[in-house]
Amino acid sequence: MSELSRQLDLILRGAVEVIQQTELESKLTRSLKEHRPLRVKAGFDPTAPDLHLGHTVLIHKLKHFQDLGHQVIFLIGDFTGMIGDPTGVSETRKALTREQVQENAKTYQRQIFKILDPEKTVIEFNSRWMGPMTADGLIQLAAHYRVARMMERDDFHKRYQEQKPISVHEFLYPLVQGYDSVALKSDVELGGTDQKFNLLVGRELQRDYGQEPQVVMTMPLLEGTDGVKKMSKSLGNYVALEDKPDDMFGKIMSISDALMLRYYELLTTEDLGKVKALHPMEAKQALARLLVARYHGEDAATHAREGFQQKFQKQEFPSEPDVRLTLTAGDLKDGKTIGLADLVAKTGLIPSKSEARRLIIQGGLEVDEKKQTDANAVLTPVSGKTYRLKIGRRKFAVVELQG
RNA sequence: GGGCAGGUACCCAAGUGGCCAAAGGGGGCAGACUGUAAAUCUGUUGCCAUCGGCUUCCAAGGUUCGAAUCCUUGCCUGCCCA
Repeated sequence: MSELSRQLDLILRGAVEVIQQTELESKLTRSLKEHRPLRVKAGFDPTAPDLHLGHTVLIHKLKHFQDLGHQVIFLIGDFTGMIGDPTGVSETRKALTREQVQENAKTYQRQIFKILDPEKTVIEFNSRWMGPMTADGLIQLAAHYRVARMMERDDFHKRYQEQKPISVHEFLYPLVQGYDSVALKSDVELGGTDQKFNLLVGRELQRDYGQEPQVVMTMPLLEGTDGVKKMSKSLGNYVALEDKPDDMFGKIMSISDALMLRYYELLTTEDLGKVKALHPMEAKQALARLLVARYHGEDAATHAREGFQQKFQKQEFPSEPDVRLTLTAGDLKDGKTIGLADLVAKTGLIPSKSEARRLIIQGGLEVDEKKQTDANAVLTPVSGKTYRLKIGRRKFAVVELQG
């Protein structure tokens, strides 16, 4: 197998679309001949430094390029972050201070360098060239693109049809993202399939600015834990890289079997045939273990698995509850008792007392392994004794009276 | 600048003077079932409380015994015309 086809093989694995593949091939050929690595760019939003598994699909692809000796550029869109890529009704985001951006960038580095090699990764901020740009420059940039083309973008088109608001500044997002490619002289840009439009703008702008257009590669969007919508923080269906090991393990265990296979496909290099041969639960635990180990280490993964088995398979109270609550005499009515609903609300695991009452009535509370269904019942805690609360399916608290 | 249509709970969306804490769907939560699955079924889903009370339907005023519903002004969104 030639070096070219070896590189292509890895690069194309998992990719949804490559525009244009022939251009990619000639760029690679030239890169090999001239010993000049390709400049591979992927942009990330600075306001959401909590990377989740969805983002890692892309980062892994960067890793592939990196392993092949190409120059990976991790671009933090601190300038575009002020716009916010609009996926619905949007609002202008607050400009982040330099300190906040630095802070977020550090978080990014901590997270992505679990996958990428820090020595070989360039981190850029698009405020570096967008910040000094004058209104003049912005007008010139805007002149490179037509409204009709802009409206081809799926979500603009849809919102227009549905008579939903579109603000002018939202047009700047694809424009600036495209200009980033010009500023970085990028050879390849990676993005999710939802980014296709923005990525293509980069090609056109580069051409307009007299550069060879970048190759665009889209990667599939990873479905969130609900198995339907794309993983995102705002939908609450995400598994963050910095989720606690137990949480990460638990979240992965509660996905559907079909989704598990999808995760295997996009997040691991495991042989799918072998995975399918396993009992689904075994396979799922193996996946959860694998991912937790990747981001938290082997020991954490082992602990998480043990904790999981203890809590859910053996139905035992976990050695580490979610909350430890210490009551003082002031928390007690008449210095003696506390209502169960009050107690549950006090753990902070349930947002309001009404909700705590509902949960109790519906049979979601166990105190020391005994189901409590009377929302008006009270507990007379004895000092020094601990009470173990199981709240709902997966929340655990230990309560103790001080003194 | 003119005309028209809208703004309801986490989201979508009914409701056009009292029976509205507000239909229905989605989502969430809980229970059953399971492999902590998923799917399904059932219940529940503003806040506080034992009955009962309190704060909500873009905002501020007003009409009324009584307003999400009527009026006024303002803010926001979309469409059409200029």
